[in-house]
Amino acid sequence: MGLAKSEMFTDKQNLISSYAKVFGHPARVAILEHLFAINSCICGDLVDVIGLAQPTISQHLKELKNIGLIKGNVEGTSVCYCIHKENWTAMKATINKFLDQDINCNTDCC
Amino acid sequence: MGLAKSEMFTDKQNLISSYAKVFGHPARVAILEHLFAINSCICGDLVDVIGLAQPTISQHLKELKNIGLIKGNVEGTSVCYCIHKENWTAMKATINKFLDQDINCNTDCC
DNA sequence: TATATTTATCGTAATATTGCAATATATAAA
DNA sequence: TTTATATATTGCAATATTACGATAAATATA
Repeated sequence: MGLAKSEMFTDKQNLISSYAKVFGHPARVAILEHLFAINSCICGDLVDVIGLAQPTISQHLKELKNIGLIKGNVEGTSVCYCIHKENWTAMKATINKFLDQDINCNTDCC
Repeated sequence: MGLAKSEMFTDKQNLISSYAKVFGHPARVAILEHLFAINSCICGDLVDVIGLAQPTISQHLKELKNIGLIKGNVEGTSVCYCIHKENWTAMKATINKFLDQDINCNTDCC
């Protein structure tokens, strides 16, 4: 079917997988890394930096914005994007809780 | 096209997105959580726990095994799965480095 | 107003993912 | 060897994702 039966899973599980899905494409990873690297807003040059067509970049930015990890301000004819820090922190807490499950797991059975 | 142009991105970016892709489905999140929760190997009951058909679970387990996050030992007619702890730790280091980029980012421009 | 610039949206083609029925495989037990 | 049990694989249908050309929308400038 290709449809994840989200109602079968907990809200937390769906949230984790939603964040992960956004990180599940190297272009979005690259976009986020660039936003962090320049340590400021970015206006326009993402198309040159990433190397994908402008509509494709716009689509990836939309997904990042939809899940709340970036925000964009219109500045003249261009749009200025940057990391949404509060939401990034909240996302980190959710993901880290999932990743840190191993610290309570002591058995080594296989 | 639907094809991620992996050669356009760094190995690190591709690795991060590969891990994230695996976490990008709630069923695999649920499987991993269950493996951690029971704190031991699991033989067979995943189909009952997750609520998807046996071939579907088998497919998700395969993806988790392919990326190295779980390992499976044949025990009689069943297979015993558990977390691959060394690889889980390595994965955590990679993902955390990506997630912790915000600690070096002080600007708040938007 | 007309033009240039930048970003978003639409439409569509190519590919990937998901889910499961049917079936194959492998091992244990009778 | 036959049967039962557990898992893997195959094949396929439904859906999702990705990419981009064409175009629209929005704003700045001449």
